[in-house]
Amino acid sequence: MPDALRRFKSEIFQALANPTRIAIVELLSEREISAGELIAKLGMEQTNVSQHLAVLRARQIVVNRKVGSQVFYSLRDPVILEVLAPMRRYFHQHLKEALSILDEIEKAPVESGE
Amino acid sequence: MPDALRRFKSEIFQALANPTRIAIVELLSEREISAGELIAKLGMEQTNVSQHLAVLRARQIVVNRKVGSQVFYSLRDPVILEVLAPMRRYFHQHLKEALSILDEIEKAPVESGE
DNA sequence: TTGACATATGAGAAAAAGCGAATATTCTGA
DNA sequence: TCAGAATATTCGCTTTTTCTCATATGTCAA
Repeated sequence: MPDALRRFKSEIFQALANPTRIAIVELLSEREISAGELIAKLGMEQTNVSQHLAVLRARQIVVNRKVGSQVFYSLRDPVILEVLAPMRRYFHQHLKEALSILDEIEKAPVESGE
Repeated sequence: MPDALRRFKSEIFQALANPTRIAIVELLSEREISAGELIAKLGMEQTNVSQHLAVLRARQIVVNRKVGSQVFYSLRDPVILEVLAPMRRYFHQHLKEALSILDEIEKAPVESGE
């Protein structure tokens, strides 16, 4: 695969490589939401959320629609959700492992030297 | 969804948010490959590839197996490929758009000022 | 037009990622 | 044990990301 394609692909991953932006995409998976409502739901700085939206816009993950002074955001292409779906399965599995490791650590005898 | 889970998820995306690491995962999708062969195929600095492998290891995307002085890498969980698959569909679609825009630019009359 | 609201943009600081050079580690074979 | 091969790690340096503060833009209602 040519390098240009890999760069293109990695840019899309990068758009999702941030907890806030993942939260935004997940919120938008159900329905169109205004910038203001996103800010409220995320409980973050207006300016910061706006910048994350700019990133998602630049990568064309989301599109927007102005209604008066409000701006409504939605996913441009629901196929992006099909990327998130197997990811969910993937991390659930790994999270289970991570948790069970934590479990073992907690159950381990204290005098073992950890 | 709790923030910790989003952070966990975004870390996996971040592991894939780099052209070289995508190349590595794609190479490993077929079979186990040694570090040396990966370096050769990628045509990059040994030290750099090794660092990218460290990132993929830290995120547990890959696992390794030592054989003598060589180290063979493979995907820990093929489910990761199911994340890449819909991504392929997604970016193909968008790439088509991007290319058709390029097409239009090239076909556009020169005297239009571009 | 003015004031208030909703949203976007820009600048600058801090943190993280990426890279190459040098160095360390581990293994093998003589 | 020593030399050399394969791989990993550390260190500076540059670039990118993320955040906050300040400011700009656009819209509505009075």
